[in-house]
Amino acid sequence: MISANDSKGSDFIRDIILDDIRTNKWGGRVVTRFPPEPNGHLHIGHAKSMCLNFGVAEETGGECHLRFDDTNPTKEEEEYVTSIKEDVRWLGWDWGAHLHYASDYFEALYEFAIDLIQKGKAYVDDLNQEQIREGRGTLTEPGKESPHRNRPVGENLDLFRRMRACEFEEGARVLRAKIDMGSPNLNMRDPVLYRVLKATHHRTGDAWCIYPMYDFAHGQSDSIEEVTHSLCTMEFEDHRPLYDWILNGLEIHHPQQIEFARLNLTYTVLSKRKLLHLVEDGYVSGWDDPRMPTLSGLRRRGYSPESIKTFCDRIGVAKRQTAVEVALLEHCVREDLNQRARRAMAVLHPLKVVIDNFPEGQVEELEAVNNPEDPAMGTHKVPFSRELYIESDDFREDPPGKFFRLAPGREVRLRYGYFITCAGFDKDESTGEVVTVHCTYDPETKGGQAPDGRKVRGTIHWVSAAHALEAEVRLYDNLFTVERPDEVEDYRTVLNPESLTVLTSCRVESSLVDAAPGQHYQFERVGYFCVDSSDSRPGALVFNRTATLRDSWAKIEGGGGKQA
RNA sequence: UGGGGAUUGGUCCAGUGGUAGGACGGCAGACUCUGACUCUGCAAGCCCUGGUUCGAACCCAGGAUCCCCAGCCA
Repeated sequence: MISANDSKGSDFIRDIILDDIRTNKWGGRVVTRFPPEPNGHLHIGHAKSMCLNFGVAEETGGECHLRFDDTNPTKEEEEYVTSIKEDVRWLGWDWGAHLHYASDYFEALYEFAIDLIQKGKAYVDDLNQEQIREGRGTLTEPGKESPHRNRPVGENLDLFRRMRACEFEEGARVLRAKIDMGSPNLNMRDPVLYRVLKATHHRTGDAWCIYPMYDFAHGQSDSIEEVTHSLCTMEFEDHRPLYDWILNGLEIHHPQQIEFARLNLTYTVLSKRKLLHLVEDGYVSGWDDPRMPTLSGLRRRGYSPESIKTFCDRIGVAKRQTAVEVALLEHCVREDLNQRARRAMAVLHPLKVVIDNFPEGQVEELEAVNNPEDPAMGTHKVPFSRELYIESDDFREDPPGKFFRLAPGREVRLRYGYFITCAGFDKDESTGEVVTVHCTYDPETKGGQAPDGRKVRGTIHWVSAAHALEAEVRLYDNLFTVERPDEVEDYRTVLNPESLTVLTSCRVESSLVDAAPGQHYQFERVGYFCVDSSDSRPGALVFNRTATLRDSWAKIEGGGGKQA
């Protein structure tokens, strides 16, 4: 159980933790935690953190707590708590009995503050926000001490108790740590520990009007929960000396903090602020819009939890600032869905085909494989009849070189069906558009093999016109047109106008009538799709494209292959 | 011009004194009732400059570049 090398591959954090287990540093225990603030929805970057924290706990037989860092009632809401828990569970992680909230520790935190005051390590400051900012100095100049810095302990105690009793207005007084205004680390220049906030907290209601700052809550919360390894992102690296100072001053359990780089993904943004704007300004339909990198968006798009976990394993954990290519995420979901998704035939841009020599009114049931990667998944029947729909791209009046599909005089195989040869086509006089293709079939080729052994280069998918279901299909592409939208002045100027294409008259095979919301399919030769969990209805199916299949023909043709 | 962190093919991650490796992406083939999957091959890298050493991606010195920090946000 103590071998993170088995399948996960290791990283510098797992190396440290494994070493700590060997040396019995924490009595062999491993306790980690995933500490989101309930002020937004979880995204793929949080998945990385969860896979690290819950993953390490799982691999070492330790435990991982889910703790909400809810120290700012003006920004946090219960709605977020609910969605975060749902997303954590969906990814497959289990916090067991360890669901915690920083707000559970408000009383303990208050006592810690009293303790620091009594030790002469904290003081109540009367300066206002602007004065404190001015007194902090700059990156190159030291700060100045507050005139209230040397208040007697008794006076500080009295004032802090009165802060708790709501005797002061917001901004009038704060509790500050008494550290070093000349420190080159700005976090050590007497940071604010407590502020007055007359806001209703989503869990503690109006019980408090003073709230601890994150820096005063996080380390102690970890300490209270006896966390052994406090894993966080790099921006907290220079807060570590402050946490050390507080924990040492309080003389309580001191977790080991280790920082790692947060995830960045190409063609998207992962800052809560920007994601919020996308939602609020209506650039997307909501937090769960399938174009969003949120876990709810990815879920609705059709990403499986397994594919996201695999992705997190592959990107590794290190300290350098990076941007992982979204192509890797796509690869992971294709790899997973290839193994699991049931195959079906769906025509996104229907083109009518009439098999002229097939008896009118006759219907045959052909057998289609559910998943060639997994024979145990069985087969299903697809109806074949005289009139079919094929993908309009699969027919060319004037085929380019290396085009193996249908064209005048060419023979192709209908997947699981017959060989057909194009005998002619009808055009709409006014538009010049091909509206019907006429073919003849070879009855000897039923099932897709020719008794005379002749081969065809192309196999195309199809649906029976009379049996097919009409469906809406939503094609998704990157939300942004540039690899690093974060580096653009206004990311809204690089939004991809083609990130969503809605196709309304697609035809899918009849076996999909019962397709359940969230169900994954591979539409053969097209891509991976899933039934939209919000808008799909029996009789009015809506499919979301999770990812395209790799398309080497599109490359030969020089196109992108991703477009509608 | 303060403090902290980082720098290995296009991208991400390994390698921590002894011939630089994997994955994704790219290119070229093979296979194929999905131009999918799978398989094979190819191209492509140690930020720079010195030093130590028989030998440096790794150790030392200097330099460069990038990221984070001046919320009563987390």
